[in-house]
Amino acid sequence: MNSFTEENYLKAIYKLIEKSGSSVSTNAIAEKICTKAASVTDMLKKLSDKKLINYQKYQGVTLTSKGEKVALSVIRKHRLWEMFLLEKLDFKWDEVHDVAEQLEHINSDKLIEQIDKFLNYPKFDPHGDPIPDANGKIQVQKSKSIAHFIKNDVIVMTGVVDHSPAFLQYLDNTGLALGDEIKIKEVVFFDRSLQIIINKKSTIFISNDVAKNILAIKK
Amino acid sequence: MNSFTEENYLKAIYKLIEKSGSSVSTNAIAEKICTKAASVTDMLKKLSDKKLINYQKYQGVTLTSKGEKVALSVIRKHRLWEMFLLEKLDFKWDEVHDVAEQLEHINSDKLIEQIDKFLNYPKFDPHGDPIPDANGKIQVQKSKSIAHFIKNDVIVMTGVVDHSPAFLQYLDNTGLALGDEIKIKEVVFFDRSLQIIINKKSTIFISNDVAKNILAIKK
DNA sequence: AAATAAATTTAGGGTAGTCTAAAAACTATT
DNA sequence: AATAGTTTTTAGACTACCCTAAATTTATTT
Repeated sequence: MNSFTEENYLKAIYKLIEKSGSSVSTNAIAEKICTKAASVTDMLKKLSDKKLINYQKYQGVTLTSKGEKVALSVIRKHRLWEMFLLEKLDFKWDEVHDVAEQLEHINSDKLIEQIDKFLNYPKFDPHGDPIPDANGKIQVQKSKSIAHFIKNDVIVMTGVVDHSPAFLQYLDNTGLALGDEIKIKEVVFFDRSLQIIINKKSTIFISNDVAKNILAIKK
Repeated sequence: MNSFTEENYLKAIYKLIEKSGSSVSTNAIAEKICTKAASVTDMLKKLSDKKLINYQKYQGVTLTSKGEKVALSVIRKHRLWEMFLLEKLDFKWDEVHDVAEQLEHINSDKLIEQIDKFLNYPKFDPHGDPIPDANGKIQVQKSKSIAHFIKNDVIVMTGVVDHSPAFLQYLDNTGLALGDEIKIKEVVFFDRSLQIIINKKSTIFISNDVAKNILAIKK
């Protein structure tokens, strides 16, 4: 079994590789985990000994398939717990992360399979991120930031880029939620801000900064 | 905040005091936690420094009100999670303990209050043990082992003494569950075994050893 | 190709929790 | 009250994880 800490390292490495598409550096991991590079080096040796990562001094790391499996299982648990908190326990969008961060390390296959069943096998979490299945398979969703759509496009909100409580609260306040239909009514040429219609009802204005952080697909 | 380990020590001390009614010894704690006396002594110093226990070398320990509060909060979480697993996630009676042992250390007031609400504020857990409320208050239930009842008593099963998977599985197999009505049909004089009728339907025989481990109250 | 800068690793040490073995303090017996 | 037995504590050491500071390797600049 892997420790709480090992699981967090593997998850961080997975996410960094996912974002960059290549092997990740010691410093990048240190920043992600909020620790120091020296501590990371220690852990990389340990994870390498356990055959969870491919690591050669000074060369950056990638995950072995064994390591990737662990990372995906942690991510699966995290996202299912987020979903559970939101749907069943009336948590707010921005409250789920910290608790899920703890729950993701609970070790029980039966528990997580039952939670999955209880939620009726969701494929995406409350942020629009895909939930790996029990075998680590991920369903992809080819959504783009809404800053890339043009006037009169009708789209469906599928996720967010920025996961910070501040941003999520902002969305809550504007009434924007996953699954909403969005029509691009106007694109302001000079600052690329948008005028959008949510669910054929309310019309709001959002800045390009916000638009870049909202994901959607063509309807 | 208290560590996972500190919480486990406080919980163990609470349970030992509850059972014995007096202060507990280093050795008793060591046995309960499955560790060595020397490790216990170390931890007792630490808990004493944090004003969670009353401890004088060689004199045994009791909980301070601060320590008792922590212990009760852990027990509350444990029993609510057991209830949740059993009622909402189709866990068996004997499967819940190990997972609840992990979940009891999750730190989130909102989470446990919502679980409590989700379960509709139960007062007793699946083993018939009382669930402390958010303030640590416990509702007592003056039940006795069914070995103490006599012929023709009609009683309701409220709990168990032995919490081992083996015993719980045995009960499952015989069809005995919390809340069942039990009528004492016969008490065999020579070995004090019982013939009982469950819910006015099935008649079964149980040994005195088993009877001593089943709790019930007069109907 | 040196020299400098940046990233990474090593060295040495700290805390939390564990252990074994030995010393000290209680308890019970005579 | 002294001895024997048991319990508890101390001493010293181990693992997991973290740190700072120094050394080493790689990358960049001239």
